[in-house]
Amino acid sequence: MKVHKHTKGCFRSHQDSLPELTHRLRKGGAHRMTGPREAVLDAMRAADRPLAIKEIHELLKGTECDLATVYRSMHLLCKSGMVRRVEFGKGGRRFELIPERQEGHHHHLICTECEKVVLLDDCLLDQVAGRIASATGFKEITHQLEFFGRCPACQ
Amino acid sequence: MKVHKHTKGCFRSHQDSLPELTHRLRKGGAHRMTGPREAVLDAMRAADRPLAIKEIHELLKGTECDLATVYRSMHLLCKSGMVRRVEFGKGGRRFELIPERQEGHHHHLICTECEKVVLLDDCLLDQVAGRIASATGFKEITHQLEFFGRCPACQ
DNA sequence: CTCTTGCTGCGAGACGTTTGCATTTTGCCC
DNA sequence: GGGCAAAATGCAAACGTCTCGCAGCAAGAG
Repeated sequence: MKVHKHTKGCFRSHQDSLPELTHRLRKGGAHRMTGPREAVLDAMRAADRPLAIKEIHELLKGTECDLATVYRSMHLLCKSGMVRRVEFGKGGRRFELIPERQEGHHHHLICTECEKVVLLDDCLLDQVAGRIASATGFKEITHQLEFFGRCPACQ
Repeated sequence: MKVHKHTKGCFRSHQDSLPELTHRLRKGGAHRMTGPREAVLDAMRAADRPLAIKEIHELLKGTECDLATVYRSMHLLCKSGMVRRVEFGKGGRRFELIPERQEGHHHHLICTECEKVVLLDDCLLDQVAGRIASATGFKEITHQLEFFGRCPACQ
C-alpha cells in the first residue's frame, strides 16, 4: 500500500499555468477567464487538499468575490472537467483541481476527528468497475470512494 | 462478479419482526418503540432500496408524522446501528435497514438517469482498509463507496 | 393507575445552495 | 484604441434540507 507522506508536495505538483488553464476553460464552450475564476483556481492550486466552497470563499475574502460566484465557478469548472467534486462525509462537499492530462484518479483517507487528509495512490477499482459493467449491463460506470478513520494524532 | 438481479427480494428478506426491532432499539439505551418509529421502520422494511428522508416522510403522509420526527428517528436508528446512511451522490443521503446479525455490508450501483439501484455483493475493500491502516497509522477505518452508471433501460 | 421520562408536533431558524435581475466586464471585431 | 454583444458578477431573495426549543402527550416501569 503506497501512500503519499508529503501531502503538500503532491497537491502543489500540478502547476498548470494560467494560460493553460484558460485554454482548458475555453475548450468547453464560450467561457471567459475572469478575475474571480482566476482567484478560485489560484486558491485550489495553492491548497494541499480538497477545499470546501466556504473555504474557498474565505480564502478570497481579500478580493471580495461573491459566494454565488464561487458556486457558479465550481459548477463550470466541474462541467469543464477541470475540477472534481469529492464527498467528504461529515466534511461535506469538497473540490480539487484535476491536473491536465492526469490519467486515473486517487482517493482520500480522512481523519474523522481533525479532517487531516492523506492521499492514496491510484485507484484500484477500475477493473472492478469493468466487471460490474459486464455483469449488470450498466455503462459509463464511475464511482465515489473515500476512507475514514482516526489519524495517529487523534487517537 | 456476483450481483443481485432481484433487488426486491433481497431487501425484503430481512423481515425482523416488530418485537425484535423493539428489542434492538432498547438495547442502545432508554429508547421507546413509538408509533412514528414503527411507521418509519415499516416503510424501510417494505422498500426495495435505500430511501431518502423526504421519501419516508411522504410514505408516512397517511399517519401525519412530522418531518422533524423522521429526522430524529433516523439519527436514533443510525446511532443504534439499525440503519445505515448511504451517500447517493446526486440522489443525496439515503438510509437502509441493517438486518439483525448481518456480517459485512454491500455497495450499490445506481443509474445516473433513473436512480435504479442494483445491490453488489459483499464488500471487497475490507482487506484494503487493513492495508491502509498499517501504512498510515489510522485506526477504525471505514469507507463509503458507491458506483454510478447508466442502466440498460436508460442507454 | 400513576408518575417519570422520553417523544412528538409545531414553529422558528440555521445552513448550504440556487436563481433573477440590473450592472459590469471580457474578448472580439473594426 | 474604441465599441459591441455576450457572458459573468454582485446583490438579494428564495429554496431545500436539516436542527432546535418548547409545551403537551404517551410509553412503560413500578
